[in-house]
Amino acid sequence: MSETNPDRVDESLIALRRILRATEQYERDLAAAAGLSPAQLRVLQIIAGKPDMTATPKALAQQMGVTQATVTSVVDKLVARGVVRRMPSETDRRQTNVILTVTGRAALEEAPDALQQRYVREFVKLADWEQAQLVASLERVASMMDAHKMDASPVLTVGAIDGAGKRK
Amino acid sequence: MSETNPDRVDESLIALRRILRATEQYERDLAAAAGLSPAQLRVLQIIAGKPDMTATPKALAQQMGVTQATVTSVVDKLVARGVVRRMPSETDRRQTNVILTVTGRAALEEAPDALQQRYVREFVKLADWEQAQLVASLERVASMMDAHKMDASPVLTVGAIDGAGKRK
DNA sequence: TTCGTTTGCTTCGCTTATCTAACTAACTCT
DNA sequence: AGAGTTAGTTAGATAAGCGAAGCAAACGAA
Repeated sequence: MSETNPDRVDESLIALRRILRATEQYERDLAAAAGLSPAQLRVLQIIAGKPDMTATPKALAQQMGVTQATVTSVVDKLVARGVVRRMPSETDRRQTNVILTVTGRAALEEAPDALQQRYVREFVKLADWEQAQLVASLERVASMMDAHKMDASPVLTVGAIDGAGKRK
Repeated sequence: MSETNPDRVDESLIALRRILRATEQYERDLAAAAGLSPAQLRVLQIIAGKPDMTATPKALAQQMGVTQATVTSVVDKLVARGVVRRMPSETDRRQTNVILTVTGRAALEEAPDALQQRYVREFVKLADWEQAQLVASLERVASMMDAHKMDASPVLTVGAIDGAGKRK
């Protein structure tokens, strides 16, 4: 197994890069279309992904892999745009809950998940076994990359894909 | 085939996100370690990936999916750090060639590709058929995502992986 | 209960990335 | 030669990100 075809590595890296780039690019376009920046959209999506539609700055920072200071500034902008609101926690008054406003929920409806669009449409067309295969591969790659970095918190969009091909 | 398990889509999206996030995070760390920012590092890598170790701002902008203005500013910083140099083109004097300096090449050696680090090491451990499987899956996903967006320019690092498991 | 410590968040000052619009110089085409 | 196109930069904004410092609430001994 150590006598591997080197081309394989290249090929997989190239493919990975294409995926990365396509997604990044797409994320930017999407956010722009929704009148938000990519980071802002991400925050919104994380919050929307929570069962109670709420998240503390700390949690956001962790899931996004940035500092709290950064989250504060992004949330400031979201507040200014009226898509979220800060609600001091009842139980622990050091904490703040960032919650989605109605406007915010609407904004999210407009701008669905970046990965979706192009990708999901194709994905659902595949045969069952192919999907299974793809998922397995992706998960494998993912675990190769974030090995030690725990969490891997979902962060999917709103009503996102819970109906896959059929919804919306 | 249209009666697909919806969870599959979710799972694949989650995995994709993990890959994305792991890479982004890693890119930041790496760049920081090399005293460069992620964008700067990317420019360096693209240039290094060219056979002649040179690229015009226009080409860089296209490959990175940003505007030329952005490239200008990033290149400015790279020049300030002495890792690249601007060389007016001989053939078309509107064009500028951004070339790697010796220092730049050295810097790249220090800060290898983000995807590599974490991923390649694991990849080469896999059995041959598994590698083949992964490559196929990744390429499939990639093509589902960037459908019309052509290029998919390699952009591999310096001596990158041309020896895969064996080098360095 | 009352300090000292930890924790959650914000503020401040700074750097970088990114965009659009405007500008300059150099090529191209007719 | 003059019009239009192309490559790059400049200028001026906004946004993301960081670290350090600050502040208030909560916690944990004593």
